[in-house]
Amino acid sequence: MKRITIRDVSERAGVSTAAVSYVLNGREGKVSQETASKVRRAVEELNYIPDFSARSLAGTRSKLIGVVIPQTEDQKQLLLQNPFYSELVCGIEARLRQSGYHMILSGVDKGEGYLDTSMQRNLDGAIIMGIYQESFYDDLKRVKVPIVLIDSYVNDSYFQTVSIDDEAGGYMATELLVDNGHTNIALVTGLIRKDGAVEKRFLGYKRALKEAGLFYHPDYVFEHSVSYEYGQEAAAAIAAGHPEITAVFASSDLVALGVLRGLSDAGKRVPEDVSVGGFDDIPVARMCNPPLTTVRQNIVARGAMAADRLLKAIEEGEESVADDPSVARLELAIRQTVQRLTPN
Amino acid sequence: MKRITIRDVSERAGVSTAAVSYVLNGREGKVSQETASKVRRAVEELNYIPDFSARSLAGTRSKLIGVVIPQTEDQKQLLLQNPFYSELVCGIEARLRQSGYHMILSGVDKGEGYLDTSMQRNLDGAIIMGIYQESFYDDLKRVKVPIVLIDSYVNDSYFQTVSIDDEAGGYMATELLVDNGHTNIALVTGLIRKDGAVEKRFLGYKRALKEAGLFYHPDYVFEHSVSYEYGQEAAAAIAAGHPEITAVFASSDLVALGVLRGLSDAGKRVPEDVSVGGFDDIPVARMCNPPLTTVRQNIVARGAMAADRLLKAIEEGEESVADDPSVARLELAIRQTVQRLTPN
DNA sequence: ACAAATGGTTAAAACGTTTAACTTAAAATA
DNA sequence: TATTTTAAGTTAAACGTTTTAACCATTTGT
Repeated sequence: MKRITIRDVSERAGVSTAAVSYVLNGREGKVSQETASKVRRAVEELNYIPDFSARSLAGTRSKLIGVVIPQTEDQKQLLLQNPFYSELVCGIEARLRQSGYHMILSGVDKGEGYLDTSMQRNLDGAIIMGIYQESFYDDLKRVKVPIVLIDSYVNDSYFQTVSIDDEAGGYMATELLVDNGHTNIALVTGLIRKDGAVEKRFLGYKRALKEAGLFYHPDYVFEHSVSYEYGQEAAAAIAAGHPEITAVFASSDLVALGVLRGLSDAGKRVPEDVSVGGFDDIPVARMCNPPLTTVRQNIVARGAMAADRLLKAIEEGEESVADDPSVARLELAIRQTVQRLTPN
Repeated sequence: MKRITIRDVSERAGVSTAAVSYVLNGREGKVSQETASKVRRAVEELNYIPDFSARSLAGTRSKLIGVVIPQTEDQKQLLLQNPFYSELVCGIEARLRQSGYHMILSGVDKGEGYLDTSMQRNLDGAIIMGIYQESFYDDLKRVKVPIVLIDSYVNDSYFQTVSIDDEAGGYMATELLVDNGHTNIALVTGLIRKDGAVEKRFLGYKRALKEAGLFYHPDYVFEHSVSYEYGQEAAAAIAAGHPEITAVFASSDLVALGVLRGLSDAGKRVPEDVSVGGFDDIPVARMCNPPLTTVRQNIVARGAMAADRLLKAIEEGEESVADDPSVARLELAIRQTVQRLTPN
């Protein structure tokens, strides 16, 4: 069966294709009420569906958004396994769909290849998460397209960001542990990059310690990668080498889960022997055993915010959106892995 | 800066655009070695990137694949929160990217809207998971495009499927429990749909019981929805109403996690008091506490298989692919939630 | 009464590809 | 040598939109 085109519609309605195009794109004032309704009727009757390739080619919006998330080093697979990213994607997709956009979800080899995609597909914009290659961002600016960054700190006002107050979050978590009487508090965290989210959480941790009049022990911070495995490893090291440590702040829930396992393997009970705090509040946090006390960021909402910002920039122009980054709220999700320190 | 087009390339190479197109698309024989290399040089020098919209419009492949996953009833959000789906998507994306395709990931309101997307974007194919609306599939057949189904049982050979032997999986899990001496084994499961994956697992459960000479108690099957919450609920009911039950087979890991929590809340220990077996082996299965014994399906690999089948159908024609569905292997992942029944 | 402005409509030129049909020259066949 | 086949390229039409510029009626302002 042949495709129904705008020409078919125009013939049926007895007008030109230009007129049809105008009403389809809501160019008010260009056509009369009467022709508008004739056209709408014809569209309805023929069940006309516009071809976005043609639209895009003709120089208007493609209504396609690129969404980039990191991928595993080895397998080149999307890091969707990390619930943090899947939640973000959920929030983004829902909002984009609602506005008639589609999302091309794709991993990139540290930046390589994304630009090609952007040009090939005439992307209207992009949401990019967790890429740290500086050079990538230089390239990115050349394609004149709005871009929103999530968790990819780059000091360049060209890009919009939707962030959270990571410093405050790190502070909140640590403060909770301090308030529960803990004084020897470890930090288990991914690589601390200059200006990165992880660094800010680390800064919040240090500030909470300082304000409580506690010493900051550099050897209480275990820094390597954000993964379950590393949490497990670090916990083993803590149990073996630092019996005085009674609390752990893991700067991401995934790591916290590993810590839970590592402690348990070392014969430590949580929270009786060691308290553990996490960060993110991914869905598993409430499903694991015991349920994880953590700093909640509404990840889905954050994705939606990113999409909103991007759409606004696309549809109303870059200048329309506020210069200040959107900052999502944080709160503590108190569950069962933090306990008051009982002197024994 | 203006876009580099095929015309620019042709001028630089001193040939026609047709010639360029031929070498770009590997039309061997249409063009000599010499011109081919002239063209390739020009492409290189100008850093030419083809416009896929134009390609698509000109009637060739769009190199775009639709990937459809279910969404939450209320929020209209992708069900990516379910790790089962995110894993599949990882497998699919990696393979598609590798072959130069892109993926439009999208949720649909029980089928509504997908067809429009397919036409608007000239999708080359689709991978569809977990949609049960019969009517949806009728519509789907009208768009003449290869489609691979995952976990959406529809008895129609028009569609290709990549499945697992759910019956055998159900059998394996139950058999394990039986072999460990359990005789009162509950099944906690999502809605049992005719010909669905869940029904097959249920059938496997019954067969294992029967072959072991055990009674099948209809009131030992708890059937409602595949969610953490339901697992919790069912476990509470089991603990309260059926103290004789010493083992639970949950037909999905997400449910199993809920069961773990429900049992623990009811004061039952796992595996000392009750053994629990799951299905899927999502990543959390090994992270939870205690680590879940479950039936492993390599979800990522299954996604990749689906992508492979689809690409083959697209590039070599429908008839090229085998009629029989691909069936992925299953195996037991023995961890710590199943224990030999100790008579007390 | 005439020029100017306005509102509605349209024809036709893009947009960047692919490809069917055609040309030409060289090679193969008779 | 005269003809047919093959190889290598080219031309130009198509694909389905948007949009510019032109056109025609009216209405408005002098």
